[in-house]
Parts: sequence; structure tokens; C-alpha cells
Amino acid sequence: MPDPRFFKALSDPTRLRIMALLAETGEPMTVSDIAVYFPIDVSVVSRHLASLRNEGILTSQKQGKEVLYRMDHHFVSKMFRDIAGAIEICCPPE
Amino acid sequence: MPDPRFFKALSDPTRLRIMALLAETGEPMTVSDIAVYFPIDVSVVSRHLASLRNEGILTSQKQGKEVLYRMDHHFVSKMFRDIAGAIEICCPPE
DNA sequence: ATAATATTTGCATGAATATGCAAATAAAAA
DNA sequence: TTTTTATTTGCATATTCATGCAAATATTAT
Repeated sequence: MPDPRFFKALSDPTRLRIMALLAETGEPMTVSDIAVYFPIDVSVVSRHLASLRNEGILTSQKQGKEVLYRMDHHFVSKMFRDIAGAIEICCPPE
Repeated sequence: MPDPRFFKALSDPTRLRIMALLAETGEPMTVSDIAVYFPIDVSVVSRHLASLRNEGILTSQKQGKEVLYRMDHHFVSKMFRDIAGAIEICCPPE
């Protein structure tokens, strides 16, 4: 089982919608780009993005004055797939 | 993406260790059985189990004065596998 | 019926956290 | 350089939540 902080990062509605947004577009987005979709302050979005990055779920790349955030889909999909695999090993479907 | 409450249920260290315990043993356990492994009050364990059950992660079955909790591994593994699949569809590995 | 055991629930409390606003920092534009 | 733009950080606040303890509930044992 992964660190509970991985799940904690995904346990907030706004952060989960940020994930969905990044997954839909498939393209990296800046903090401001993302903030457009949410009725909260940009600083709060910035903090949410930092939370997700701290768990390895997102990566960031500075480009001029902007910061591009993108999903680390290799990491994330592997994480979920590994968890599913571990559960199926210990509790095989009869 | 699933409901953030699914991840929230897994975001607590104790609840995640309860999951690991149920996965290791592979057998249903009573509240008291589980509580032995944790330095917290039984009532707290009971609440953690209820949280996991509310999200469909665990199921419970009353047996006399005891309550048996078991992991719904079909539900849980499918959930994780579906998430991994969704990510791989929208962000295919190049 | 009474007592003992297992679980849940009510209540209080301290810690974590999501949020807004203002200030700080960084980088581009004028 | 001065000013705008993008992002982050400091601070205060309200809410959520994990926890302990005691009481309530449910079921079995005596």
C-alpha cells in the first residue's frame, strides 16, 4: 500500500477536479489557466498544485514567469495499477 | 475519476493499515480483532471501519455480538484498475 | 433477570487543512 | 528603471477530523 499522503492529495474535491482537467486536456497548464475553472483564489490553486506535486502526482516546469504543471501519468497509472495488482494477489477472485 | 470521498477514506494512516491488515490475513475480522493491532481506542477503530464501509471499501456482517468486517476486493481492485485505465486512455504512453 | 462482552454513539478537544487577502518574489514589458 | 504580470508565501479564520472517554445499545452467558 502506498503512503497515505498519496491518497490525501487526491482526497480534496478541488484537487481531484484539477486532476480531471489535466487529464482531459492532456496538455500542461499554467496556474492561471487552471484557476479559471475554479471559483477560488489563484493562491489556493497554487497551493493545491504544490500539494499534488509534493506527492509526485504532478510535475512542474518554469517557463518565463509562468509555471507549467502536468500530470505524471506514468507514475499515477502505475501506482493505481500496482495497488490493484497487490489486492488481486492477496485476495484472488475465486 | 471517483468521488474524492473514496480517496479521503484511504488518506488516514490508521485506515490504510487496517486495509493492509485485512488484505494480509485475507479473512474477515471483528472490530476487537483489528483493534488489537492499534494503540487507539476501540471506538476509534469502529469509526474508521464505518468510514471505509461508507465508501464501499469494506462490507460488514453481524455475527452474534460481533461484527465481521471484510474488504470488498472486487470493488476496490476494480476501482483502482479503472482509474489506471482511464489515465492511460487519456494520456497514452508514447 | 442479571451480568458480561462487543460495538456504536454522544460529546469535548486538539490538530490538520482549505480558503481569502495581502505582501513578497520572479520575470517580462514598457 | 519602472511597471505590469504570474506565482508563491505569510497570516488569520472557519471547518473538518482523529482521538479519548463515557454512555447507550445489542447480544450472549450465568
